[in-house]
Amino acid sequence: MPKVGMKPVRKQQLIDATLESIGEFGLQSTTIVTISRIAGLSSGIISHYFGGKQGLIEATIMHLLEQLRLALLAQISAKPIDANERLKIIIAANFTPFQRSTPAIKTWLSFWTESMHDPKLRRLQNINSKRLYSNLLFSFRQLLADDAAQVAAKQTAAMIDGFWLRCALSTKPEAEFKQAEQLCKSFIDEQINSLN
Amino acid sequence: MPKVGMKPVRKQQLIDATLESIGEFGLQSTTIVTISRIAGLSSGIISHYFGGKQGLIEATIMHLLEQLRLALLAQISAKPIDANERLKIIIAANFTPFQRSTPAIKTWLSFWTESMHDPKLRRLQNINSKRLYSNLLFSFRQLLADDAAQVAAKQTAAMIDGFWLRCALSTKPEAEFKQAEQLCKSFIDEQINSLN
DNA sequence: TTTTATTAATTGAACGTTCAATTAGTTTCT
DNA sequence: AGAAACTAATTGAACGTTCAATTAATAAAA
Repeated sequence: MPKVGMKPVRKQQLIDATLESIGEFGLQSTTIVTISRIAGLSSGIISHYFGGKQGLIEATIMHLLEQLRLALLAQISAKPIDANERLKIIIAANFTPFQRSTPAIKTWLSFWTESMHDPKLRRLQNINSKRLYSNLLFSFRQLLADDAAQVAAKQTAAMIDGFWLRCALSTKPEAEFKQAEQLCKSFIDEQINSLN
Repeated sequence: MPKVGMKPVRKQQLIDATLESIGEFGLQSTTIVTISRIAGLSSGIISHYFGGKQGLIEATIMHLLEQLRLALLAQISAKPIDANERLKIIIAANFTPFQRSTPAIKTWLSFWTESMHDPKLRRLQNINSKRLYSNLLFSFRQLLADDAAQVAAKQTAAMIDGFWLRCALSTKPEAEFKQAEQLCKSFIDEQINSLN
């Protein structure tokens, strides 16, 4: 069975399996056995490629953060867009199907919980949190005075995260997510049109 | 040591110890031993009063929800207040020192994570989520048209939860919480004054 | 072209630890 | 005495890690 050059393939395979396991059982009940069974590999392989269970969990979280970053990058660098449009894209990137998925939701929640104790994860969390704010501020600055832009960026960031959280925890996330994305976009229009 | 009528005293003692243990070690690393040691009691007493560890955890979460409910009730039923003032009180109730405390933060995060798998907790979570929205809607209806009131209530609820989350996860929560409360209140004023 | 050596990939059983729950026994109050 | 409160020790299951063994691929040597 063993082929050469399996390393990147196996690592991705195990990260996908981890997301799937967390989606099904939650992080609490995710063991190296549930992960390796989903991946169709042995349990020992996790320590071999990630140094242990914790290493795999951290890699999975980094994958989550990277997905969010790439979702933005993919749409923004495509063509020249105005500030208003850019703001709407930032919102959309936070509500992609991947971010709405059960595995992603459960992993995000576990990530936040764990980040309270793990300095490594806390650092990642803060980078991610500030990135959303910075991205919003950059665009708001082109539409509002500096003071107003800062306030708007903070309020928008909170509204995005808050809606995401409330939808993720709701009983019917699909419909709620859709409406939430719309209400975030409305808020931005309100902010900009309040110049009247 | 054993005295008669200790039941309610011990139960509260154990709930407080659970909050403290979660605050120090997190739910993941909180065991019946860490809790009972903080409470100054034996580990067996947990099963005696709560049927097991899970029962105590659930009771602790219910205590958390109750604290939030009471924080509102205490201030609202005091004197007659206008709608605007009432909205500010709702916000303040979500940012009390207790809700900003590390034990409360860690327990809330763990609660949300657990509620994804535990139907009992999920039910509690939804009741709590809807209560915030209902309270906001009630007051907004006295200031805005029905459609606008619904939108404003949803946006405000998201902003409260979002700010709370972002502050809870930040590196310097004290200062951020203070500013967040202010920004939530500003948002409400903006919503109301947009009638011009 | 075989043969031999070496490396990469992978397995899965054994081990030690952790932890919740149980149980039997002790103390105090009525 | 008997009920209520509580302790401390024990049990057994679950889990992550480790590691010796195995298999396959590649490289080197003959």
